[in-house]
Amino acid sequence: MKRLSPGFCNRDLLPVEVGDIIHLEGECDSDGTWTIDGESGYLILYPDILISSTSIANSIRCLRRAVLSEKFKVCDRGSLQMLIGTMLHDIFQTAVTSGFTQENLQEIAFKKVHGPKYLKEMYELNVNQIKIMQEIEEYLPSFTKWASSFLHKSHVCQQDMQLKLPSDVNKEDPICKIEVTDFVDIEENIWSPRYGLKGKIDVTASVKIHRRSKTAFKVMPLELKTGRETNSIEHRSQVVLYTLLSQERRSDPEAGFLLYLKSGNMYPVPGNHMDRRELLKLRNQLAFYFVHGIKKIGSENGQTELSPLPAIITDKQTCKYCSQIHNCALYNRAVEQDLGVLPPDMSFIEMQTQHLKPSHLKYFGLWCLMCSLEAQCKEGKKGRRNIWLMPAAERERDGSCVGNLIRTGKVETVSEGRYLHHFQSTHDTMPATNLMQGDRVLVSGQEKGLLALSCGYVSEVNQTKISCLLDRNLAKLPEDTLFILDHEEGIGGLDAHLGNLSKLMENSAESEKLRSLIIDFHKPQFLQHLSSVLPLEAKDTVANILKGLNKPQKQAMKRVLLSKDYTLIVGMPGTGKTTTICNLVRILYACKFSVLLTSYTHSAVDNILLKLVKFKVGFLRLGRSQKIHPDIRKFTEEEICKVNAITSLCHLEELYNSQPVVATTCMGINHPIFTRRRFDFCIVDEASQISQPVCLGPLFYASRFVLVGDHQQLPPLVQSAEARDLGMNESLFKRLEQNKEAVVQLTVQYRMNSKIMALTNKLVYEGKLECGSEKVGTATVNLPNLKDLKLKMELFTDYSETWLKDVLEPSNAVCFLNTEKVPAPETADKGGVSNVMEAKLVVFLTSLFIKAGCKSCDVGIIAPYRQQLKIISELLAKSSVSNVEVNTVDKYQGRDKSIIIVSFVRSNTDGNLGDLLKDWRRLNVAITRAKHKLIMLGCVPALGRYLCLETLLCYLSTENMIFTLPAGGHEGLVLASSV
DNA sequence: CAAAGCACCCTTTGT
Repeated sequence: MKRLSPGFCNRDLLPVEVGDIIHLEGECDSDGTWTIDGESGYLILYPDILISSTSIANSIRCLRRAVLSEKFKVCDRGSLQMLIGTMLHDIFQTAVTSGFTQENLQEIAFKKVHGPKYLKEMYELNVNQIKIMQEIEEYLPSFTKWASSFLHKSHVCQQDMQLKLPSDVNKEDPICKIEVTDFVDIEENIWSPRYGLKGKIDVTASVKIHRRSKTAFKVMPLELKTGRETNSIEHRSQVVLYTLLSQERRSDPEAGFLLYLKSGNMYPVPGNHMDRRELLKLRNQLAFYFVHGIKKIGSENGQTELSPLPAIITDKQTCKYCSQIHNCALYNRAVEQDLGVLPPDMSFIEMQTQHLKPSHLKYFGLWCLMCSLEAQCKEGKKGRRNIWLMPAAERERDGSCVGNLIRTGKVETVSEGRYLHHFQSTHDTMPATNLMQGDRVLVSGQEKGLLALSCGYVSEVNQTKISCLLDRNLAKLPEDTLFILDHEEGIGGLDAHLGNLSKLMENSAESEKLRSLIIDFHKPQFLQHLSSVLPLEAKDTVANILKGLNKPQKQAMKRVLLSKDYTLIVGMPGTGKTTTICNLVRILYACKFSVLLTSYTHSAVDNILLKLVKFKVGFLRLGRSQKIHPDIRKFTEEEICKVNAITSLCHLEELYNSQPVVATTCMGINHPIFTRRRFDFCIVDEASQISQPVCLGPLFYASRFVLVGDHQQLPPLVQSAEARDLGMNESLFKRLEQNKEAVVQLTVQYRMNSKIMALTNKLVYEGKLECGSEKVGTATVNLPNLKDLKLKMELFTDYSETWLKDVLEPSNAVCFLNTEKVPAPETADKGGVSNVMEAKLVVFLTSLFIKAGCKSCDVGIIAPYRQQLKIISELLAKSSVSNVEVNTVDKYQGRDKSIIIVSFVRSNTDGNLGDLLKDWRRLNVAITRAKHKLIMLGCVPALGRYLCLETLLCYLSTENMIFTLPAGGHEGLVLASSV
């Protein structure tokens, strides 16, 4: 691999820039000159960007469309022809193992059409199974015809074929007959960092090429096509690319075949060097656009802007059927025209975008830019290229991979395309790994050339074994094959963002309404009287539910019922957000409204559902089973389909329409149900933590929405500082909050006692928060053995540590332990920032509270840094304390414990405390998790350098809640902990 | 200077 140096820059051939990474293949002189010409050699630009063969084939007609399809993936919708195509592929591939007789093909076809596999797609297209079967049956005779001419020595009666292989000597006779002797693989998945390509080969076959002079054997790719028999450049190109991909696994096949399933005709496609090179040049152009989607303007720390895409083509015929036409026009209008790039034909741009106002285009452009910045930032941190660039041992150390595995036991076929595999380490025990149940994994062979054999999900990990549900059956590989499992974190992960943004710009009633509310801030409308929405028969039920609620909660319910557009519910800490949402759903359900219930995380969705279950509100839960709470799984589509053996379209439709309440995550909205169902209300929980484009997703499917959150708690996480500065971490909740009439605040809280509550009231909520009852306000920690403990401590030590008494005292609900004099400095290593002394103190206090009679599950430890959590967990394990939850601030949001110990970690003299502690919202979350006792540890003068912490410390000091630990005071702890 | 979450992916066909 070479880094391009100045001077090597031929813009006619390839759009490269200084600094771009290339891979060269071919002849190299002693003076370092590479020869790449019509005979040999390739140049691959950014070989670590793997581009699919279909993308490249698609870019032949229009490069711009191929780039757009990559950005706006979700915008490409399916069609009936596509579904038939996929099914015919599947049928052919199944016949490969069971035979091509008409009877067998009929049987396979019937099973596929009436099986569960394609039901969702049929639902989406709203076609019936009988029609699909008819279409498919037309093809089957050609399957048999193909088999009889090309399989098993039947080539004798076959017509001659012309095939000239690149390696053939000049005068070799191109006339030949082809015999397929064996099927090596189907849907073989290949990633090639050598050519920068990826793809799946329909059929990999062993082929005998019979010629008059001699017979040749080759393993070749076979590409199936169900459409019109065009033998077009697009089709042939795909085959040529597969001949390149094949080289990752075996020697150059030199050619492949195009098989048209409608006629049974098969055409040879040689992989000539010039064709390959032309296609790789096309690939390089795509790679260039993928890498250079944005560029810095001005000098060093200048701003970034979006780059123009490949030019708009002038061939109207091609545009007529383009699935990206909307995004093509939109991007030109919103982005390129500002850069001075004008289209060849203004009228089509006009037509596609005339419904959009300048404000809409501006919003679209800005969010595209922010998403690109964030994608680039993420890509730089952990691209999937590490899988082939980083040695396995190094990845293993990070915990993102497990190597040296061999397959054990049998491969179980769970359903079509899902195979359960078990792996064992060749070492005695499984190495430590971050891989968890439900994680997406990529399986490769340890040997070079076996990259990306299959992918799937982890179904179980323990000390000795790891089990995965994979998309391919690996039993065919030799038994001693060594495997590596890599955590597949996905690339960028901003597909949903861009898809939703594009949808927001569509010319539809739903999109127009959302644009006016969200972009143009149109005032949300409300009805005047409840009687107009409340059906008579629901009145009693609703009144009953309302009876159990506090005032602001009742207020919230009314607001939602009266809303015509949206409502924002501010759920301050401990105010019963989940209960409120649960009651809201009950009320809407009673009023016969349909509800789409969503949140960012699976666990938040399930928390509400777990409450809802008790009230006999029926719902359908969508999403991957493994990520869903075990008690909720029986309400998932997957489970219901399995239990009821649903294999017909009308039963599936019935299921999809069976419940007025549908629950899923914001990202789960690509489910086929949303192509046809609409809802009266959409509720989004955790809304203040979701970025705008993602939050938008579910809103398209409902006529009104309710966002629940609290923007005083953590905002959406944005890694790119530039994107953050442009406003990417502003949630939709925050954006809409300026419309005060839509906001209701839940101010009555049931979590914290009054002293803990006072803290956040002072810091954040301006005294709005109040305790739900006298009991809540005066509650203290329950330490039944405290007296005993105190006595023992006085016996064994001189118990001069008065601060210890103070900290243990239940009535001191809030304590800040100042480590200034101890001292307790921070340390930083590659794992992150930590503070060992603070960790020791935390563990000491924890065990003391447990000795005083507190249950370990009632204690929670919070730190902003993972490294600190690691050290604390290790120390806890050593002192055999278990069941104490140790977690980051971010993970504790939405939860509580009786006692919370916060370790602030940062303690230095150079003034830099990092970004994490700067955010007052993170601080707010940290100090509002404790019900009865909040203990904070940190160095007062160091922390005081940040404004939000200074404000906190100032207040604590006036309330006499700061206890300065004596110098070397920690030494006594060893003694004390032996008590 | 490091916080967390979600996501199936590559294909299928039409000029």
